Amino acid sequence: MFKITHKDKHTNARVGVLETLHGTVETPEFMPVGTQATVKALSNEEVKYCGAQIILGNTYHLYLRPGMDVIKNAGGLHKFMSWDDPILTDSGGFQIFSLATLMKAKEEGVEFKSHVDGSKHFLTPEDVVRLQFELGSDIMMVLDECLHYPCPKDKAGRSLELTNKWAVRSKEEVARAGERCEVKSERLLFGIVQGSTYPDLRKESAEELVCIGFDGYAIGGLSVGEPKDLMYEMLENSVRYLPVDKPRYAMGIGMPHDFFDAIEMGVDMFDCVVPTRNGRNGAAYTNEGRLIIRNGKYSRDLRPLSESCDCLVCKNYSRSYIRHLFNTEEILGLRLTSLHNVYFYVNLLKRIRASIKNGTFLELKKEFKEKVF
RNA sequence: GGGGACGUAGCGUAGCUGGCUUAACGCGAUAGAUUGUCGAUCUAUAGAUCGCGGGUUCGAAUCCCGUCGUCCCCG
Repeated sequence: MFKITHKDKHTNARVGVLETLHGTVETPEFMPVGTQATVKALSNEEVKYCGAQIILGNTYHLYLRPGMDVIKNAGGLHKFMSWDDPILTDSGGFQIFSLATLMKAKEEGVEFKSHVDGSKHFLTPEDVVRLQFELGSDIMMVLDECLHYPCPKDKAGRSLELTNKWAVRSKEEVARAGERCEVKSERLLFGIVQGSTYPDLRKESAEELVCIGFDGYAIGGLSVGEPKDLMYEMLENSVRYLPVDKPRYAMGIGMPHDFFDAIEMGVDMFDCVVPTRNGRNGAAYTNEGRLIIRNGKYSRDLRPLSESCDCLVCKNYSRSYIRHLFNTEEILGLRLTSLHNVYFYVNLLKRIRASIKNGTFLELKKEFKEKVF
């Protein structure tokens, strides 16, 4: 189900192919975030135009709205949103601990109040797996507890114990679902490494997850406010204990230059809200660095967002025009920057894959090190 | 011709029974933040000789006189 096709000679970077029910994904890949069954501001046709092979959905959000009955009625998430390619669904762990009002995280599961209407809910790790089965997810994530930074070690340790117990139960639930013949076994389940900012906890987390055995391993609890070097240190202290023949997924990462360091460590998958969220706020990511289109200096700039970009936005629209759209709060403005950013991100990963294949990964990395994002 | 109201940053306003105002607020502008979502939010900066002139006073956006402008009412 995951096959490594190319390895970089000088680093741990690799190119692989991940098989899912809805098709294959060549890695390393960036997965646009489509929390509420939409990559914000973009149509599926546009997301595909960008070259995205797989997108994210979010169990927490979709469970609350529109609700599982609506999605089941449509025949699953793929049919509901008209996306035929792979979908990875986040478990909602991160959202329950950040968006919702957390009531109680106990052994059995997690009690929380909806951020939408304040209603009370209780979900077990088994529930979350079942919900993802109902969504028809290609890659499911286990329910985890995502901690804030900074977090005292004893608390992080206790949390990790809980997350690992939940991981075991999540896997068992997948097995039960398979026995019920509800679905084919091709649905993948990823475990999530936690452990806050403590190397030994990260090691313990990774090793226990490997012991349980998952189709892939995510590294969670990063980019939650910790310093950048600490983020990389924890990423490295997680990845090194993971099996080389399984996909690794750095959750929530990142900025364009983050990919190089992570891929160098052997990370295969990424998701991040930056291209879409910051796109909606007027930041364009380009080969030349970051450009904030609202800046006055672009008011008469007839160049595209990036002169080295061949996306349809850069082929057809000027900075001057897009800035005008932002200043007048026209919806097209944030659509164009979102489209450009997703195109840039997805194609950056495509370039990285090509560079690993032809042995120029470190050269490409060096080139990007000098850019300012 | 007579009477009244009002003139304070680009816009809209507060302050106006004198000192606590080195003139405040909202919008806008300018710049920054944003990492398993946020058309959100937050932060910072610039911008006003308080229509103009004179007077009273230790001290005036604030009181008085004149003047210009805008709006309303009566003839």
